[in-house]
Amino acid sequence: MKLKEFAAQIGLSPTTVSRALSGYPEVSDATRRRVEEEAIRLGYRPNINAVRLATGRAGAIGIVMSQAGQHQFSEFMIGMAERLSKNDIDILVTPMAQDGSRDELQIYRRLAESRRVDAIVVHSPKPDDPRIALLSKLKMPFLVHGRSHTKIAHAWLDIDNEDAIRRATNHLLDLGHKQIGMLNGPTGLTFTRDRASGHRMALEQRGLGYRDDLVLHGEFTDEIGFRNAMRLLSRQDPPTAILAGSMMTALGVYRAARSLGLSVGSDLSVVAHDDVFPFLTAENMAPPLSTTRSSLRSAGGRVAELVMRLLSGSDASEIGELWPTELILRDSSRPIKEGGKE
Amino acid sequence: MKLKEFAAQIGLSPTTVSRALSGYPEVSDATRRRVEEEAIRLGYRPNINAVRLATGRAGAIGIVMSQAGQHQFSEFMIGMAERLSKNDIDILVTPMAQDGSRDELQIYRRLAESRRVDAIVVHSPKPDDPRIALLSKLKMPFLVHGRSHTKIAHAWLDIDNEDAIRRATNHLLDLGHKQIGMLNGPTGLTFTRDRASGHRMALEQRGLGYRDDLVLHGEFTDEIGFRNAMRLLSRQDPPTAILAGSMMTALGVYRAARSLGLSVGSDLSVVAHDDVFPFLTAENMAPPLSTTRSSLRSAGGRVAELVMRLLSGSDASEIGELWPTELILRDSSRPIKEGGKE
DNA sequence: TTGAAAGCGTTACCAC
DNA sequence: GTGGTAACGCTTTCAA
Repeated sequence: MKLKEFAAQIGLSPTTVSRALSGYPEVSDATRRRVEEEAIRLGYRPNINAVRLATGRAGAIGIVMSQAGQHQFSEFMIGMAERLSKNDIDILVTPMAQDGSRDELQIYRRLAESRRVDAIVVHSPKPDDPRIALLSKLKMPFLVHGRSHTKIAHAWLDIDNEDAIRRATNHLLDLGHKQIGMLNGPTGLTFTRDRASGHRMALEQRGLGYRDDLVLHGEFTDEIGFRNAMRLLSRQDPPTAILAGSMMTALGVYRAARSLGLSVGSDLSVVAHDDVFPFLTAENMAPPLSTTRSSLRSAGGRVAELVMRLLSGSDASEIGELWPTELILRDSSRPIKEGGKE
Repeated sequence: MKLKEFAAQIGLSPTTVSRALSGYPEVSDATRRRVEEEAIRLGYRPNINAVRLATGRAGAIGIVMSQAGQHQFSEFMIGMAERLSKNDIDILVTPMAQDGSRDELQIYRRLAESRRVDAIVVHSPKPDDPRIALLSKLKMPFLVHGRSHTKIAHAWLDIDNEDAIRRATNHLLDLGHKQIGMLNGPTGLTFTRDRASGHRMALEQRGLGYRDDLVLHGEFTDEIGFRNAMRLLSRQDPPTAILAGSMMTALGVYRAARSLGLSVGSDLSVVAHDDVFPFLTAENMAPPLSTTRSSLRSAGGRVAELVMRLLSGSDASEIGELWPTELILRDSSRPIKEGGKE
């Protein structure tokens, strides 16, 4: 059923019907109610493509899905999708086949130029991210999940990585650990830098130095977590505690500890960052894992809200939120053993 | 830049340009080449919403994202997205907040009626799935990832769950295991039924019976895997081998074994189904995990192709593919220990 | 092989 | 508060 037919059937003009259904103020309450009821009764639904053509809005928000961090991705996207569906806005997912950074920019360019989306969510930013420059130049509204340090104003939402790791490090220092290993994210990303910075702050506050040799970098997978933990724990002078960048990393760390005959908790303390996945929970690990926690799903929902705010005219420079994290102590972090190793 | 301007600039009619860019046969090769080059040079791109309005196509395929199995979901979606992006088709993700089955149907109904998608991918089907009846009634093209046993013809792609588990069970029987536990999926789903059936086939072929008390059901999470494995392993007469439904389930099984002081491989054999995730690999587990393997990402890509075939007029009843799985033996499945327990 | 013009189903500007 | 009508930017029939 088309607008014209529907309007004719209920004896109103297409204009009025359109206005009633779109919530314009100039329609009388009685008319609006009647139109809404009749629309349901007669099964009228506006053609979404016609609406989009007429309004010039795409009705969708774009997000580029990278191979790395995909388990995080889906959790974040659920959060976005839940929020956006209330406003009838779609999520358009674009995959990134290769990870050459030139290709990556091309994908963003195409997405922006095709005008299939009203805004784009950028994730895992670098301190001076070329995607931000590009989207800004193309005048495509965007929001950064994370932060960048470019001069270009941009809307963003980030968790306080620096504070999270600072507190986690402090916690381990309080327990008496002096040699703390850290499995950080890939070099070059803002959050990796922020976490390093938080770690450094905590150490220096106690008169200890940041130890380049105890901080390893890599993606947040079980495998890389394992390998890097093995490297740390096979040292002459191994750390007595490890900060793991993610739950997957922590799985690898637990495995490494076991394979070396170390007991997590008593021989090796572990604290990880937990994005809160329904399929893998810190509490269920053996032993239960101490974490810095922040819900990726909630972040996704909030990002969706902020993007909509952006689209309704807010200035990008006015949008920026730093979320605190929780530090949750469980059984994987314990006071250092007296008497050293063996 | 609009079609009209662009056409004027290169001295052709909008009609010809449209045809050239859309690959219609009646345009001369020389003209087409020229139009294509100029489009790139001048940066002309058709307005996607206008195209969609004019053609009546939504240019998107819908998929409903359930909370359960979300780590599988994103892997499957990457596969779809990679394939669809070549044809400029979007994926529209709709979240499912609650999991009441009435709500679920409503979501599919809304998605279908809104005409925002040209087709819908249905996953985790039941033997007689109401979503199939609904979409069929609404005349919305759809493809089932998995299978159903309803009379309604439907396009589908599934992996051979029955054969996979039959072979995995045979493998364990060959190793001398007589008591085999199984952590299957949620009851009521087709694949759960198929896996049970494969398990039964293998057992009965050796004159053994299917043991209801050794087969537990639940979603594929680490936590449920752990709990169910604990239940099995705490029996008076515990199984010497366990079939785990997924990698996450296997994580839970390994954990359960460890917490009971059992060594996976020598004390307890484990075989799991592996959907091939980049962030968690069977080979890296300790010990390396024997698996039945089938790439969820490849399946997503193929589903995308089949959906496009469906949209270009193929009959749903002609589309159906059963994919074999690989059985990969690693170190988690070994001959049963002589001499029984202790 | 190319072009003119009539849709596609809305929205939004102007009148009333 | 309501209605007429010109966009929105493309595709597709029909004619040349």
